Amino acid sequence: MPTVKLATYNINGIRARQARLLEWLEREAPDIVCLQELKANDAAFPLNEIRAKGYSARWVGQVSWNGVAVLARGAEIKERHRALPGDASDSHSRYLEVEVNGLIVACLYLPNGNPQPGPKFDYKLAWFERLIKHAKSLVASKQPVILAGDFNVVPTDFDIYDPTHWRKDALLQPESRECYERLLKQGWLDSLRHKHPGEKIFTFWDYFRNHWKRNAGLRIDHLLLNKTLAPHLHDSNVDRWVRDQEGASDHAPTWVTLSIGDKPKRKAAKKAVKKTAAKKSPAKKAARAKR
DNA sequence: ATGTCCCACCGCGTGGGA
Repeated sequence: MPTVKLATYNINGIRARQARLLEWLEREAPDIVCLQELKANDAAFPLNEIRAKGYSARWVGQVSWNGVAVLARGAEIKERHRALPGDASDSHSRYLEVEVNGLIVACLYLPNGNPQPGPKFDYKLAWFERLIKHAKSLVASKQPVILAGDFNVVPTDFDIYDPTHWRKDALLQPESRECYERLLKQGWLDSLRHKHPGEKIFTFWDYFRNHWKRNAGLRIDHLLLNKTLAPHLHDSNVDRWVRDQEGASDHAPTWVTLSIGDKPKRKAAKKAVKKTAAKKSPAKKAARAKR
Protein backbone atom coordinates (compact mmCIF):
# COMPACT_ATOMS: atom_id res chain seq x y z
CA MET A 1 0.00 0.00 0.00
CA PRO A 2 1.29 3.46 -0.89
CA THR A 3 -0.05 5.16 2.25
CA VAL A 4 -1.33 3.78 5.51
CA LYS A 5 -4.24 5.45 7.26
CA LEU A 6 -4.17 4.86 11.00
CA ALA A 7 -7.00 6.15 13.19
CA THR A 8 -7.73 6.34 16.89
CA TYR A 9 -11.34 6.36 18.02
CA ASN A 10 -12.77 6.42 21.53
CA ILE A 11 -15.94 4.55 20.72
CA ASN A 12 -17.66 4.87 24.11
CA GLY A 13 -19.22 1.41 24.18
CA ILE A 14 -18.59 -0.97 21.30
CA ARG A 15 -21.98 -2.63 21.63
CA ALA A 16 -23.90 0.65 21.62
CA ARG A 17 -21.72 1.86 18.74
CA GLN A 18 -21.28 -1.28 16.62
CA ALA A 19 -23.37 -0.12 13.65
CA ARG A 20 -21.62 3.27 13.65
CA LEU A 21 -18.22 1.63 13.80
CA LEU A 22 -18.94 -0.66 10.85
CA GLU A 23 -20.30 2.25 8.77
CA TRP A 24 -17.21 4.28 9.45
CA LEU A 25 -14.89 1.36 8.58
CA GLU A 26 -16.73 0.92 5.31
CA ARG A 27 -16.69 4.59 4.37
CA GLU A 28 -13.17 5.61 5.42
CA ALA A 29 -11.43 2.23 5.10
CA PRO A 30 -8.67 2.96 7.63
CA ASP A 31 -5.84 0.43 7.48
CA ILE A 32 -5.23 0.34 11.22
CA VAL A 33 -7.63 1.36 13.97
CA CYS A 34 -7.07 1.90 17.69
CA LEU A 35 -10.27 1.75 19.72
CA GLN A 36 -10.78 2.82 23.31
CA GLU A 37 -13.61 2.49 25.82
CA LEU A 38 -15.02 -0.78 24.54
CA LYS A 39 -17.00 -1.03 27.81
CA ALA A 40 -17.40 -4.75 27.24
CA ASN A 41 -15.75 -7.95 28.32
CA ASP A 42 -13.67 -10.06 25.93
CA ALA A 43 -16.53 -12.36 24.96
CA ALA A 44 -18.74 -9.44 23.87
CA PHE A 45 -16.28 -8.18 21.24
CA PRO A 46 -18.02 -8.32 17.81
CA LEU A 47 -15.20 -10.16 16.05
CA ASN A 48 -17.30 -11.75 13.31
CA GLU A 49 -18.83 -8.45 12.20
CA ILE A 50 -15.43 -6.77 12.15
CA ARG A 51 -13.88 -9.69 10.27
CA ALA A 52 -16.67 -9.45 7.72
CA LYS A 53 -15.41 -5.94 6.92
CA GLY A 54 -11.96 -7.36 6.23
CA TYR A 55 -10.22 -6.63 9.53
CA SER A 56 -8.26 -8.75 11.93
CA ALA A 57 -8.44 -7.70 15.56
CA ARG A 58 -6.81 -7.89 18.98
CA TRP A 59 -8.51 -6.58 22.06
CA VAL A 60 -8.33 -6.37 25.82
CA GLY A 61 -11.80 -6.14 27.25
CA GLN A 62 -13.18 -5.40 30.70
CA VAL A 63 -16.68 -5.45 32.18
CA SER A 64 -18.33 -2.01 32.09
CA TRP A 65 -15.26 0.16 31.80
CA ASN A 66 -12.19 0.80 29.67
CA GLY A 67 -11.18 -1.79 27.08
CA VAL A 68 -8.94 -1.22 24.04
CA ALA A 69 -8.58 -2.86 20.65
CA VAL A 70 -6.51 -2.70 17.46
CA LEU A 71 -7.94 -3.57 14.05
CA ALA A 72 -5.91 -4.10 10.88
CA ARG A 73 -7.33 -4.35 7.39
CA GLY A 74 -6.02 -7.40 5.57
CA ALA A 75 -2.97 -7.70 7.81
CA GLU A 76 -1.75 -9.83 10.66
CA ILE A 77 -1.53 -8.32 14.14
CA LYS A 78 1.32 -9.46 16.36
CA GLU A 79 0.81 -8.77 20.03
CA ARG A 80 3.64 -7.18 22.06
CA HIS A 81 1.97 -6.08 25.33
CA ARG A 82 -1.55 -6.53 26.70
CA ALA A 83 -0.92 -4.04 29.52
CA LEU A 84 1.29 -1.05 30.18
CA PRO A 85 4.44 -2.39 31.85
CA GLY A 86 5.39 -1.17 35.31
CA ASP A 87 2.57 -2.19 37.63
CA ALA A 88 1.33 -5.77 37.71
CA SER A 89 -1.43 -4.79 40.15
CA ASP A 90 -3.08 -2.41 37.64
CA SER A 91 -6.26 -4.22 36.58
CA HIS A 92 -7.61 -1.63 34.08
CA SER A 93 -7.65 -2.59 30.39
CA ARG A 94 -6.03 0.54 29.01
CA TYR A 95 -3.08 -0.48 26.88
CA LEU A 96 -2.46 -2.75 23.92
CA GLU A 97 0.79 -2.72 22.00
CA VAL A 98 1.04 -4.59 18.72
CA GLU A 99 3.01 -4.80 15.51
CA VAL A 100 1.45 -4.63 12.05
CA ASN A 101 3.69 -5.01 8.99
CA GLY A 102 6.69 -3.80 10.97
CA LEU A 103 4.88 -0.79 12.43
CA ILE A 104 4.65 -0.77 16.23
CA VAL A 105 1.28 0.52 17.38
CA ALA A 106 0.56 1.40 21.00
CA CYS A 107 -3.16 1.87 21.60
CA LEU A 108 -3.81 3.61 24.90
CA TYR A 109 -6.61 4.94 27.05
CA LEU A 110 -5.09 7.18 29.66
CA PRO A 111 -7.11 7.55 32.89
CA ASN A 112 -9.49 10.50 32.99
CA GLY A 113 -8.42 11.50 36.49
CA ASN A 114 -11.56 13.26 37.71
CA PRO A 115 -12.40 14.32 40.30
CA GLN A 116 -9.21 16.17 41.03
CA PRO A 117 -7.51 16.14 43.46
CA GLY A 118 -8.02 12.60 44.71
CA PRO A 119 -7.05 8.97 44.19
CA LYS A 120 -8.27 8.95 40.57
CA PHE A 121 -6.02 11.87 39.71
CA ASP A 122 -3.11 10.18 41.49
CA TYR A 123 -3.79 7.07 39.42
CA LYS A 124 -3.79 9.17 36.25
CA LEU A 125 -0.40 10.71 37.01
CA ALA A 126 1.09 7.36 38.06
CA TRP A 127 -0.17 5.80 34.83
CA PHE A 128 1.32 8.71 32.87
CA GLU A 129 4.70 8.20 34.56
CA ARG A 130 4.65 4.54 33.57
CA LEU A 131 3.78 5.53 30.00
CA ILE A 132 6.65 8.03 29.87
CA LYS A 133 9.03 5.39 31.13
CA HIS A 134 7.87 2.79 28.63
CA ALA A 135 7.73 5.29 25.75
CA LYS A 136 11.40 6.10 26.29
CA SER A 137 12.26 2.62 25.06
CA LEU A 138 10.13 3.17 21.93
CA VAL A 139 10.96 6.69 20.84
CA ALA A 140 14.48 5.88 19.73
CA SER A 141 13.55 2.59 18.09
CA LYS A 142 14.75 2.04 14.55
CA GLN A 143 11.32 0.57 13.93
CA PRO A 144 8.50 3.02 13.24
CA VAL A 145 6.34 3.52 16.34
CA ILE A 146 3.05 5.32 16.91
CA LEU A 147 1.37 6.07 20.24
CA ALA A 148 -2.32 6.54 19.52
CA GLY A 149 -5.27 6.98 21.79
CA ASP A 150 -7.32 9.00 24.19
CA PHE A 151 -4.70 10.72 26.35
CA ASN A 152 -7.28 12.65 28.40
CA VAL A 153 -5.02 15.69 28.27
CA VAL A 154 -5.76 19.07 26.69
CA PRO A 155 -2.15 20.03 25.92
CA THR A 156 -2.64 23.83 26.00
CA ASP A 157 -5.44 26.37 26.39
CA PHE A 158 -5.45 26.63 22.60
CA ASP A 159 -6.65 23.01 22.45
CA ILE A 160 -10.06 23.78 23.96
CA TYR A 161 -12.94 26.06 22.92
CA ASP A 162 -12.77 27.93 26.23
CA PRO A 163 -10.80 26.83 29.29
CA THR A 164 -12.83 28.96 31.74
CA HIS A 165 -15.20 26.26 32.96
CA TRP A 166 -12.58 23.52 32.79
CA ARG A 167 -9.89 24.98 35.03
CA LYS A 168 -10.47 22.43 37.77
CA ASP A 169 -10.83 19.51 35.39
CA ALA A 170 -8.14 16.81 35.44
CA LEU A 171 -7.70 17.19 31.65
CA LEU A 172 -6.29 20.71 32.03
CA GLN A 173 -4.25 20.41 35.20
CA PRO A 174 -0.64 21.67 35.02
CA GLU A 175 0.50 18.22 36.26
CA SER A 176 -1.30 16.48 33.38
CA ARG A 177 0.09 18.92 30.85
CA GLU A 178 3.58 18.68 32.26
CA CYS A 179 3.50 14.91 31.77
CA TYR A 180 2.34 15.31 28.18
CA GLU A 181 5.08 17.86 27.51
CA ARG A 182 7.69 15.61 29.06
CA LEU A 183 6.51 12.76 26.85
CA LEU A 184 6.75 14.92 23.70
CA LYS A 185 10.22 16.11 24.71
CA GLN A 186 11.49 12.55 24.37
CA GLY A 187 11.16 13.23 20.65
CA TRP A 188 7.57 12.34 19.76
CA LEU A 189 5.76 14.30 17.05
CA ASP A 190 2.20 15.44 17.80
CA SER A 191 0.78 14.72 14.33
CA LEU A 192 -2.47 16.65 14.44
CA ARG A 193 -0.90 19.80 15.87
CA HIS A 194 2.05 19.52 13.50
CA LYS A 195 -0.26 19.43 10.48
CA HIS A 196 -2.56 22.15 11.81
CA PRO A 197 -0.48 24.75 13.62
CA GLY A 198 -2.57 27.70 14.66
CA GLU A 199 -5.88 25.96 14.03
CA LYS A 200 -8.51 25.23 16.67
CA ILE A 201 -9.03 21.54 16.05
CA PHE A 202 -10.98 19.23 18.34
CA THR A 203 -11.48 15.49 18.75
CA PHE A 204 -14.03 15.38 21.59
CA TRP A 205 -17.27 17.22 22.31
CA ASP A 206 -19.08 16.10 25.45
CA TYR A 207 -22.80 15.37 25.45
CA PHE A 208 -23.61 18.33 27.66
CA ARG A 209 -24.92 21.77 26.82
CA ASN A 210 -25.12 21.29 23.08
CA HIS A 211 -21.34 21.26 22.82
CA TRP A 212 -21.20 19.51 19.45
CA LYS A 213 -23.61 21.90 17.75
CA ARG A 214 -21.61 24.81 19.15
CA ASN A 215 -18.29 23.20 18.20
CA ALA A 216 -17.26 23.55 21.85
CA GLY A 217 -14.67 20.80 21.80
CA LEU A 218 -11.39 19.60 23.22
CA ARG A 219 -8.32 18.07 21.61
CA ILE A 220 -7.52 15.02 23.73
CA ASP A 221 -7.04 12.19 21.20
CA HIS A 222 -3.45 12.19 20.02
CA LEU A 223 -1.25 10.39 17.49
CA LEU A 224 2.45 10.60 18.38
CA LEU A 225 5.16 9.45 15.98
CA ASN A 226 8.66 8.40 16.92
CA LYS A 227 11.74 9.71 15.11
CA THR A 228 11.77 6.89 12.61
CA LEU A 229 8.14 7.37 11.65
CA ALA A 230 7.85 11.17 11.79
CA PRO A 231 9.42 11.82 8.34
CA HIS A 232 6.71 9.64 6.80
CA LEU A 233 3.78 11.70 8.12
CA HIS A 234 1.64 12.73 5.18
CA ASP A 235 -1.56 14.12 6.67
CA SER A 236 -3.62 14.19 9.86
CA ASN A 237 -7.21 15.13 10.58
CA VAL A 238 -10.52 14.33 12.28
CA ASP A 239 -13.49 12.49 10.76
CA ARG A 240 -15.95 15.03 12.09
CA TRP A 241 -18.91 13.60 10.18
CA VAL A 242 -18.90 10.62 12.54
CA ARG A 243 -19.57 12.90 15.53
CA ASP A 244 -22.53 14.42 13.72
CA GLN A 245 -24.41 11.13 13.41
CA GLU A 246 -27.33 10.20 15.58
CA GLY A 247 -26.17 8.10 18.49
CA ALA A 248 -22.53 9.11 18.01
CA SER A 249 -19.70 8.66 20.49
CA ASP A 250 -18.60 11.88 22.16
CA HIS A 251 -15.25 11.46 20.36
CA ALA A 252 -14.59 11.54 16.61
CA PRO A 253 -12.05 9.30 14.83
CA THR A 254 -8.71 11.07 14.56
CA TRP A 255 -6.19 9.87 12.01
CA VAL A 256 -2.86 10.11 10.26
CA THR A 257 -1.81 8.99 6.82
CA LEU A 258 1.71 7.65 6.61
CA SER A 259 3.77 7.12 3.48
CA ILE A 260 5.34 3.80 4.23
CA GLY A 261 6.76 1.31 1.78
CA ASP A 262 7.06 3.30 -1.45
CA LYS A 263 9.76 5.76 -0.41
CA PRO A 264 7.94 8.87 -1.67
CA LYS A 265 10.35 11.16 0.18
CA ARG A 266 13.26 10.06 -1.97
CA LYS A 267 11.32 10.51 -5.20
CA ALA A 268 10.21 13.95 -4.08
CA ALA A 269 13.76 14.87 -3.19
CA LYS A 270 15.05 13.77 -6.63
CA LYS A 271 12.37 15.81 -8.37
CA ALA A 272 13.26 18.86 -6.31
CA VAL A 273 16.92 18.48 -7.22
CA LYS A 274 16.04 18.26 -10.95
CA LYS A 275 13.90 21.39 -10.76
CA THR A 276 16.62 23.36 -9.04
CA ALA A 277 19.16 22.17 -11.59
CA ALA A 278 16.89 23.23 -14.45
CA LYS A 279 16.45 26.69 -13.02
CA LYS A 280 20.16 27.26 -12.81
CA SER A 281 21.01 25.61 -16.13
CA PRO A 282 23.46 27.63 -18.28
CA ALA A 283 20.90 27.98 -21.10
CA LYS A 284 18.38 29.63 -18.85
CA LYS A 285 21.06 31.82 -17.34
CA ALA A 286 22.05 33.00 -20.79
CA ALA A 287 18.43 33.68 -21.70
CA ARG A 288 18.03 35.75 -18.60
CA ALA A 289 21.21 37.68 -19.34
CA LYS A 290 19.91 38.60 -22.84
CA ARG A 291 16.88 40.38 -21.40
C1' DA B 1 -24.63 22.20 40.68
C1' DT B 2 -25.77 21.17 36.25
C1' DG B 3 -26.03 19.06 31.66
C1' DT B 4 -26.10 13.59 28.63
C1' DC B 5 -24.98 9.15 27.52
C1' DC B 6 -23.39 4.21 28.48
C1' DC B 7 -23.03 0.58 31.59
C1' DA B 8 -24.29 -3.00 35.47
C1' DC B 9 -27.46 -4.63 38.41
C1' DC B 10 -31.16 -5.53 38.63
C1' DG B 11 -35.69 -6.40 37.64
C1' DC B 12 -37.44 -1.23 33.85
C1' DG B 13 -35.23 2.55 37.83
C1' DT B 14 -31.03 3.94 39.93
C1' DG B 15 -26.04 5.00 40.63
C1' DG B 16 -21.18 5.17 38.90
C1' DG B 17 -18.10 6.91 35.41
C1' DA B 18 -16.92 10.17 31.94
